[in-house]
Amino acid sequence: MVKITDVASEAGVSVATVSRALNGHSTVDIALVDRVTEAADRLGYRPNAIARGLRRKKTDVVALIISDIGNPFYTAVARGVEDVAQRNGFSVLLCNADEDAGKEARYLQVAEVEQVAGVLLSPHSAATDISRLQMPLVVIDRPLAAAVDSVMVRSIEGARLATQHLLDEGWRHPACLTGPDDAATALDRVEGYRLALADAGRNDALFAHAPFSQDGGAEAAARMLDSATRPDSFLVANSQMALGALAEFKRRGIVVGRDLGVITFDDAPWAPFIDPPMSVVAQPAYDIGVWAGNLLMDRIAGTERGAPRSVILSTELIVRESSRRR
Amino acid sequence: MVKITDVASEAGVSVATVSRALNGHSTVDIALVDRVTEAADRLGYRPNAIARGLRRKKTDVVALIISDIGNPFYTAVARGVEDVAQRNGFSVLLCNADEDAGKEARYLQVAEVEQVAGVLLSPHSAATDISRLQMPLVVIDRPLAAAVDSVMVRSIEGARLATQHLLDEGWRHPACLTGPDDAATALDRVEGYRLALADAGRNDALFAHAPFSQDGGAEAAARMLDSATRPDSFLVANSQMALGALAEFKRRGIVVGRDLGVITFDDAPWAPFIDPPMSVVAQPAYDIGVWAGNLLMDRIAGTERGAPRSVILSTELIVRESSRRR
DNA sequence: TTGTACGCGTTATCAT
DNA sequence: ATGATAACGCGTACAA
Repeated sequence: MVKITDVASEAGVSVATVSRALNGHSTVDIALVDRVTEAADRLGYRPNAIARGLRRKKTDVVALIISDIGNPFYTAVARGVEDVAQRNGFSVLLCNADEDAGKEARYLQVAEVEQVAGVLLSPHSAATDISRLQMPLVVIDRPLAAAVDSVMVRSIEGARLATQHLLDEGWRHPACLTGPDDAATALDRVEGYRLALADAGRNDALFAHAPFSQDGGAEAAARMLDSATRPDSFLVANSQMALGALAEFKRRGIVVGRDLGVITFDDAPWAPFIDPPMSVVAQPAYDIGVWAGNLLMDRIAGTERGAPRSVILSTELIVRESSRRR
Repeated sequence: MVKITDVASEAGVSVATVSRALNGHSTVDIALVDRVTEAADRLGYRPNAIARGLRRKKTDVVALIISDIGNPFYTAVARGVEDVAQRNGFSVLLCNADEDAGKEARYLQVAEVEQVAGVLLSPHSAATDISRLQMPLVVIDRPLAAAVDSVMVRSIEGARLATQHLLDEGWRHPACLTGPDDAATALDRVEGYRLALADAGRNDALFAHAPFSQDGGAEAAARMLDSATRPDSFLVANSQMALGALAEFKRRGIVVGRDLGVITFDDAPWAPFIDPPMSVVAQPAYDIGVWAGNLLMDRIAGTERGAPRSVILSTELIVRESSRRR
């Protein structure tokens, strides 16, 4: 591995000059920076990021800790984050917490000991402990007890509109299939759903908590279908749960769009091609990633040193067939 | 940040003893290791991974460079890799090359300067330059010119079987919608497809190259549908292209399963719920990740120092409705 | 068994 | 403008 001393002797200067020349410090002769650059190229020199990190006390990588890499919503977020990180010369350490508080804690530790420049986190719960983090943090999608930069979406509003739509279509008993009861986004879905019911002067809310997964969706759907007050339509909390619910419906020979209405959060790529095409509450996933990335970059660069900023994005109701009553 | 010297003074020993105690070197008094451990806990000490990396000349992170994070196949691979990495105390630096040779090259550089312990790579093309990599490498899904550890799948066989199935169902003119002509996996799909045609004594192969994306699939499908010899069925190279093809069919009012037969590589979560349910050539994505991870761990640990090993996994044909002729 | 001291490759400070 | 050198935090060879 070629190091800075090699470049120094090749160019006939000191290591200090090499460092300055390569890092664009203005205090170096224009002729020398050429000599140094050439020498570096000739030798194929790349500054050792570890050594640099040790000296600078931080690295050029940011950590993105997401709750589930299998969820298209989060992969879209990741794309957004990655694009702005890349543009700013940062690499992304993508960590999959897998909806597991333990894994999440471990990754937070990794971020700490790896001295990343900043972290983006979609916390498992509001209680996630971030007290040890020395670097800028921006929270994504789910709130934290602590006051930090965040980018959220108006999911209560989204859930409310979706439920309203179900009611408008003439479905009699909408239910809500949502995530674990310690996840804020799961609670938001229920909240919006209840609000819509209340708007219609009803208080017969019917909902089920389950993991944010395909199996979770299937299980929650089964529970609702077996309950005394069987619902005739569903608001589902994310696309993976929706797939699970669909599986359960299919298993029971229930036909969506005839026997049952369905609308789900997240406009997954497959949504238009399902039978029947799935109505959704679309979240601006990619934009969320971009916003979060930009917020973090501002903190890292130090251009933003004020109070925590919070950006809140809106959802979009996309009505296809699955929620229609015909 | 609490460092090793703090622990040393807290425990009343030297830094060397702390280091040895915490790293489980046997040459340290059992009583002292207790004292040290307690002191470390009390202070909340975590060894600085950067400094450790500089000293050891490598870190406890492995890089996983995948071609497209939007592809469920690769996210499944990532899960497999992550599980074994985690089990072995490694973090995963997940990089999305986005089917872009430039991005891939940049990430390879990152792996180099970050001194990762090893890298897992699904190369953009066989020509990808890995000559600068000092650390173990295992290649996933797509071959490389250089001889290295690899885990592949028998995709030629998979494509052949799928095409055979199309023919068996009575479709007259199967075509192949595949990826870019510089991607080995794209070529494999065509190869298997041709072989099946040849088996049937035919040489009227019909295929289209396009990006491995939804748009690519739509575009390729359109091209085929507009060609003089219009095919009546398709073997599609991955699930994203399949979604694109589906969009194009829909746009033209073509009904899959009646006017057209379709089968695609990769058993995406949505495949059973499409209209009609999608027949697929399933690749063991998670297992691929696990195998690759294990191969890499062996190299890193130094338990394996022999010639490159290559594991080849099989696909599974899952027939649902989209490929049936009724 | 334990401690001292050096080196890993950079950047930054301080002279020059 | 440039060079010598200290420091970053850790692991380990060597000495005790």
